[in-house]
Amino acid sequence: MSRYNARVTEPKWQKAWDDAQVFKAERDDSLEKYYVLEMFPYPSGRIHIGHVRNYTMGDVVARFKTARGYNVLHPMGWDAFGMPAENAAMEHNTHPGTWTRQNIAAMKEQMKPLGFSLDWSREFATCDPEYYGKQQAMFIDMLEVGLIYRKNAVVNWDPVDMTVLANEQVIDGKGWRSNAPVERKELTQWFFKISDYSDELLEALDHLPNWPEKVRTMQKNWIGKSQGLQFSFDLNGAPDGFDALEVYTTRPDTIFGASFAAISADHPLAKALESDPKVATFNADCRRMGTSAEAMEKAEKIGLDTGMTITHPFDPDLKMPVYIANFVLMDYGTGAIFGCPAHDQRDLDFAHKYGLEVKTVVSATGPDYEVGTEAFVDAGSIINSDFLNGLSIDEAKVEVISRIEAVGSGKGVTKFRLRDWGISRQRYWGCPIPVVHCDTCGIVPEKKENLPVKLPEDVTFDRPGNPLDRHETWRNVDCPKCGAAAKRETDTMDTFVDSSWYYARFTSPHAESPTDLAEAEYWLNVDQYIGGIEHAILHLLYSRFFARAMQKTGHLPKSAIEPFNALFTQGMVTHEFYASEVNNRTVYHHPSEVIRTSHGATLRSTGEEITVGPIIKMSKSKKNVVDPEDIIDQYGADTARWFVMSDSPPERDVEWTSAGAEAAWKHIQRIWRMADEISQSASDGVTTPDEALALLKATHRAIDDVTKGIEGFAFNKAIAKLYEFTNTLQKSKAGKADKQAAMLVMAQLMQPMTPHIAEEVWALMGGKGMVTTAPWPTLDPAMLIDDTITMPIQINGKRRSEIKVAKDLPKSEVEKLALADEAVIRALAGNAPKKLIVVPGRIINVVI
RNA sequence: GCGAGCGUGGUGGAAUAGGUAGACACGCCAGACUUAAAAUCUGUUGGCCGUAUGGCCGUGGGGGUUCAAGUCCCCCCGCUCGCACCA
Repeated sequence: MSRYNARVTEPKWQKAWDDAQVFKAERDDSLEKYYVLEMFPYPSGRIHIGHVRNYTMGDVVARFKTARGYNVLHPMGWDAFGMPAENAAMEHNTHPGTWTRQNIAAMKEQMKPLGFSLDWSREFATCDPEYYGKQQAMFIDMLEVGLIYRKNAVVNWDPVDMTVLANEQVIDGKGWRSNAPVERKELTQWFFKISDYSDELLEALDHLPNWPEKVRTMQKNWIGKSQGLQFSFDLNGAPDGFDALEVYTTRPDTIFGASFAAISADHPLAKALESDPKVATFNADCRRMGTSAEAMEKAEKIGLDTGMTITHPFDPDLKMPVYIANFVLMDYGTGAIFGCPAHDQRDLDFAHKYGLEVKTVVSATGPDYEVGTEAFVDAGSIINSDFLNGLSIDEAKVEVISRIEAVGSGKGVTKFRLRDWGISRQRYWGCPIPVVHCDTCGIVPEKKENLPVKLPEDVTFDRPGNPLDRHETWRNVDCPKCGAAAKRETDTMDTFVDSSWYYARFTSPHAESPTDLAEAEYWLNVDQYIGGIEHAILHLLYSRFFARAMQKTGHLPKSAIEPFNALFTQGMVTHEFYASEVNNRTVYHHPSEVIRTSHGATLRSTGEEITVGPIIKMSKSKKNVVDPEDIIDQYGADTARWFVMSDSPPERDVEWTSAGAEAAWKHIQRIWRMADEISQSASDGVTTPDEALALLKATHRAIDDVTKGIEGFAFNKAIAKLYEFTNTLQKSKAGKADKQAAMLVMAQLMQPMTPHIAEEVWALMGGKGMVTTAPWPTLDPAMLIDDTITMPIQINGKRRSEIKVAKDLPKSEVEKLALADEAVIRALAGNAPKKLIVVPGRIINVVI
């Protein structure tokens, strides 16, 4: 008996697939297409097991859809711009491009042995001038239609990376990469007008049923639509030019509960008062407070009474103080609010601190209700509010808005939390923004025939900041319009721009224009997108915006309005970690240095007891990383693929264990042994028609189960069913030909998960051609139906017995058989049952 | 604080539409083969009582609906993730 040798077999089949170009996708209007895409990797240098899981999922889908007759597009590329390349350049005195291209080559070498059904002819990296040049062309088009603009803005400045960050890239007040506290700085920046699409991006979420609810909710919250009233109070005692204070509220119904107004320290009015040193100091303090979550949570609500007052719009005698307050944000609404302490917790805290009136105006329990230490924010009816008394919150909102609109001091408005997307980055390793600054013509887009505006190669990273700024020959150019001396824009684009349209470029990766509309029309949208949940907002929202922006500029057909029809977010691969204390410092150990015992772990080299840490995401710092290359060397790609797909549901985290990997490997070996035994067995073995039929039925049940499992993204269940089928086949006493037929189906069903062993088994069993190109086995539904079924009998809801009955035995006959059952007779003890329930084909319940 | 999700044996996890809880796998235990080990194969494996036929308990906890609840309803507890001074 021969042993299965993955090291020989796997490269053999990979070469066979390559030679036959079976994964090359070509447009064919007579065929239905299927576009499956995994989030493309950043070329960090090595692939990790999380990549393996991600791409295996995509590969299973791609291979399955191919077998089902679809024309499948399954491409791969590289998200190749970004900070780490510059950091590496500084550290190792190399060029970001060199570093990146080496990494791409290395990672591709690691990916190839996994046997993914990728069309490598479509591969590109976002740092290819061919790609980013097309991006620059679209930038110019979008600039022309007003989707891009420049403005002076207070930006999130990362002092370590020395660049601007989008709001989305600030996490807990820190840079998402550097983890350094973000500073506020005023700069002129390029923006995409994503806010033009706030409403549409929100509404369209409802038409993405195959996106996870969670991701849709996150995007909804991020876009943050709110409806309210924007209106002006008359201001008393304000500096010249400020006779009104405009505020925004979502609770106009609580207008009679107002007792103060508060403005942001960045509000023009607050700035106008800064001649007063007290105000100047206070404002400066507010600005310094920072934006970190911890800082905000701890920060007390503080304010400074300006001495000014506002007049209540419905009660001219009521004057209320105006504060500058640290909890009011300048960039939401108007940067000013009216405070209604009874019905907003922040306002209540503030009012308590400064002794302001708390007037309850909404009550769920009658007109005498008074708010205590907690603001009342639930439904109720209006009290203490003149003409609003007795109305519901919603009725009162409508009433107040219409009265304010009638006097012309404000109007009902919709606001969004979503801000425009700032894309300027003061970095070298990104897509250059293709414009020129000319003293006479202003901002001039580069001529399209001059694209791409290539990054210069001769740059150094010995100083912080952007090397493009100091690159004289690159920077100094002639104005494309008037020809006078001018300067190139040195900002590059946020790398999220690169990843916002790569999916579209894959449909025509070498086209002269950014996209080929006919190709895009055929291949788009992506039918199945697979990636990590960490991109739930940024990447996925930007891509959705970009699809609309590209359509507006004629780069996408109308049908491709949403990039991704279905989204699947896969869980992480985790691993326990191992640690020990050396001189009061924690030292981590790689799994390969550790021997795992039943209760703990010891160090392989010294036998020293070490601590087993909890199961966490694999990370270099904790050394709990399993390198896919090691796994492939040891067991082969099929084992790695089979393991990452088994046991855990794909959306959940999966824990890598060596025992699990071993089990996967054993199964591959077992399949090979079985195939080998079948092929060498005597063809005239003993069999009966019953045995043959039973195996055939098991085969069709496996076809049904595995098909449903893959279609429903329940790969773990598909694999469990394949184990079951394997057990059945092994025990079967059917003849050689029957077993061969079953084993051929086994190869077909395993092919999406473990294509190499599947090819080998297919060939050994005499399958025609390659199993990779064979159609999916056809299900005969008749084979799923059994003539006799086993029905459990419950007595008072507890399973006590079972009977075998013909599938379509009438209910009355089933009842008779049930009552004749030994256990039932014993339980009844001669009495008649209170009730007898027969659910045809399912269960019998005898109630005593 | 708001939003979403989750909680099932020693472990990962199954369980269409309320109908046999624990599929499948790991681990453990026992047996076969072997001089021995590895590999492989076979069997057992939720807990408790019992020699056994069998019985009782059991899906985070408590209550409810139902002939029947992991699944539906109400209350509570715990964990994970996301958002968070957004007026």
